[in-house]
Amino acid sequence: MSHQLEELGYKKSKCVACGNEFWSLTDRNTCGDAPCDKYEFIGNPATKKKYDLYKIQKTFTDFFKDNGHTPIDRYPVLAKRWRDDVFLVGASIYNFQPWVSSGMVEPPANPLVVAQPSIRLNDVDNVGRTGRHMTCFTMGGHHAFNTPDNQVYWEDETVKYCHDFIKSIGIDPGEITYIESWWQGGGNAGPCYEICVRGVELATLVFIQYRILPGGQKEKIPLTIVDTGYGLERFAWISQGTPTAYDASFGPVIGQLKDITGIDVDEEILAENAKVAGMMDIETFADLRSLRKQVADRLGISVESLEKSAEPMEALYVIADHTRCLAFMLADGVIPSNVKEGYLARLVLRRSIRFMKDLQMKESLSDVMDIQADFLASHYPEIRKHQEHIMNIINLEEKRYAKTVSKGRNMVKKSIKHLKKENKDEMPLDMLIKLYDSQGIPPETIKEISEDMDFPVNVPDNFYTLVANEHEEEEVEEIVPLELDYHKTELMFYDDPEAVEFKAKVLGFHENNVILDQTVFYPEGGGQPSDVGFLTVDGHDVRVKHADKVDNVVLHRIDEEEISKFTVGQEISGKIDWNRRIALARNHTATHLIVAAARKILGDHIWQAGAQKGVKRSRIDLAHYKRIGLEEINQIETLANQYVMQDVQLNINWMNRTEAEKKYGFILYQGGVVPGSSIRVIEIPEVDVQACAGTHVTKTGNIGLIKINKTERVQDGVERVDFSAGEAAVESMQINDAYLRESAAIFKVNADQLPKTCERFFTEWKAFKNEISRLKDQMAALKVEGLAGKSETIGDLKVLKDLIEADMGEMQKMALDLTDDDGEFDIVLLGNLEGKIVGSSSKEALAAGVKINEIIKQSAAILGGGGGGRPNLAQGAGPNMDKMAEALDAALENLKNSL
RNA sequence: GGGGUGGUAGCUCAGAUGGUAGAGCGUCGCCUUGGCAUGGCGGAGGCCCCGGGUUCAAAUCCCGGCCAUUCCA
Repeated sequence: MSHQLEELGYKKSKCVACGNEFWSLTDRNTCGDAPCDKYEFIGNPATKKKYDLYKIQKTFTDFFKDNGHTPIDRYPVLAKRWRDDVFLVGASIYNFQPWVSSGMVEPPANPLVVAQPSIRLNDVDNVGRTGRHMTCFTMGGHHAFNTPDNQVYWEDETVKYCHDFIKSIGIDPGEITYIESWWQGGGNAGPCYEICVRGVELATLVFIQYRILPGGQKEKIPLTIVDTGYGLERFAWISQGTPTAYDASFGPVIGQLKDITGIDVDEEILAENAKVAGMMDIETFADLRSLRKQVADRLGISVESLEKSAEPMEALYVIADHTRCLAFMLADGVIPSNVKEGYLARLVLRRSIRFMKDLQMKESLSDVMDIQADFLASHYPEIRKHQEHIMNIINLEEKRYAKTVSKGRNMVKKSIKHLKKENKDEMPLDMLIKLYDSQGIPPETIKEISEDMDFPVNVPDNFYTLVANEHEEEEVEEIVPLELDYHKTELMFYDDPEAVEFKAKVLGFHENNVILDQTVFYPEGGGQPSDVGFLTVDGHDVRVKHADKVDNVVLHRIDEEEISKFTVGQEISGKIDWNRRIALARNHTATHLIVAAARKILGDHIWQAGAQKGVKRSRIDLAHYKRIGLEEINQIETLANQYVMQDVQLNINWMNRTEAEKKYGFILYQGGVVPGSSIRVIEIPEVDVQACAGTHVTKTGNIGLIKINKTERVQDGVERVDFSAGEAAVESMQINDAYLRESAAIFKVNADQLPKTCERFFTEWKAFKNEISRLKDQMAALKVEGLAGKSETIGDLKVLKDLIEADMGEMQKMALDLTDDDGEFDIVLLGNLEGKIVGSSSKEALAAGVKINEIIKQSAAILGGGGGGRPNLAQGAGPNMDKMAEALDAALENLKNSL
């Protein structure tokens, strides 16, 4: 690798502990990384000067700025803004993937330096416990992008910068080790150095120069990248020698949390804990127990008393860490939800609340977030700018969580009640899993509740693994990309958006598709359906049913039997269905206007999460943390139509991707991530700007009218707005009008009276319904009187059998009345001429063993139907109504036999 | 994107295995008290989320939709 280390006087050795090769200035046996070396800086800082996190960030950026690097602003932690393969930014290099790293697009500066807040949640359980794991950390990166004709710098310079930087903050270079290693990730790979000081890894220097092919083979790539990652929190830590990295990085927040909670921090415990934790990977409960045991042994205390004092401190750290992570997520536009990055935000948010509960904090999460936001805002003004929005979400989510928890509690109590009823003495595992899976109640909470109810619950250590096993692996289907060897199809609709007819040359065919050298057919893409129309060949019109784009080639789909009409090289003409095209263009431009209006009305956290345009109706999904109200929808609709009325001229330009990003920001990718080094920017001046490949109207006035039809919640945190534009909007309003007119005509009122009239009718309908049921009760009572004399006696039981005129409800009522405690019969058998039969029995009859439900069942069979019920009341029916008398007789007969 | 759970009175919720729609709180009326806290009695209040299906019979079972909620990626 680099000769630079030799020049600086480093010598290469092999670690006696792990066997890795490393470089150092002094003679040593171990590589300098844990566990081969222990943490040596806790209580013993590696620098004279103490750097807090913001100070080290500035020192880092300034150092590289002085060494020819251009500092760039941090990117949003929400990676979705420019790429769709990951949710969150996990390292500074993520900022430049895939467009810059693939060589497609120029970097914003070269070389550059950035301090990038990065989020990694895979070790979320370790946060607070190990002293070093965080959900959110600041990766300092200096990057150089080398092309064959522009070699910026490579290994030698990188190593020198690193060496000089570490030296510049006052760390003795004799303490640095460079461990040789290999880095691989995101489809790329290259050799790397891990830089360690006093047992902690401070930075990684990666030299990306290979692409990993599907078979696992390496291939040299023309663009080689210096990808460095300096853990700035760790620099702060090693310079301060605090017990944990948390104290060094956000000490002021922890200080305030300590004041609020009154928790004392035992620095000795924390220091020992961090030292031991530094030597191990904590991945399972067993690892955690082992950590606790080792720390307790070293301190000479019991594991229980260690846990008792460690857990509250750990909770403090978790809360401070998580709220920091959340602040970035929310400020950068993550909306908590049950899916994707929103789920991650909710996870972090709810974990924070849970740990606050553990500490029995009375404060709300937003109180804590206020502290955090104040701390962050001193360095990140954008946090202040979004503070109100962050608080809105936090308060809402906190309420939601409280509701979920209390619902969950009820479910747990209910489940335990059932178990007790069934005389079970333990909660089965599948119930535990189901409660977590369906209600989100963590097993720890279930244990808590059940212990209150005096019911044992056993939570296995590998609970979450078991849950994961419940969910089957999703099979990812590998789609083999279609490759067509044709020249790029010239897309004529970009230069001439109003073109309808065109001439073109046939280049070839693919299945039942025709490939031309140029076309005005818009191929389906970006949520916009394809154009349809005709290709005219030798005087025949051939219908084009669909147009698709594969890479840069447009496929015109026609009927299979017509393919033979075309020959390669032939000159043909084509024509698109203009009415369809203009309708789609209106819908597409309207989509942009609605997003812009929604941002104005609801706030600039609004972000398009998908869209589908159509001729009659289009829909657009917006990220928003709560349902959009009717009032808000009206405002959005009005504003969007005002944009139409302003008849704004659209500016449409192809721009270099990096330049466009610099000019407009990531808001460009509102409509989704678009590929390519050059992107098409649709600007509606002073209203909206988006990268978009679709067809648009030239002036907003052409849209005519935008009508929002409805909204629905497509998932938590995403609201779908369904709308129509142009003629379809008029049509939509006409349809709504028709509903109104038809409904009003039924009531014979004017439409404006409709709500009042509906209200009245519904109220009256309910009153009548109640009245009818009251009357039926009365009728049943009256009919009972007429039956009094018709009894006979079987054994000790008084039995009534009669064929009467009454409906099922009345007969039930009558039968019950006649056999209840002050009724005069023991058995009542009633039937009517509609084939319904009812029977009831008194307590005495029940005691005598009468099973009226069996008897009714048999009689109903005679009627050609079925029946049944409870021992005291049963009912049945059948289509053979004329056999009712026979059925009643049979019932009596069966009754006699059963006694 | 794939699953899970839930939707019953104004509110909080009961309603195993299909068979009479319930409780508590709230509300209204009456009674108890000098008045209050309270206590007693009675009443009103339900398209059992919507639409199909199975069945003699559906709050309950099946399918579809809407809404809420949750787990996983």
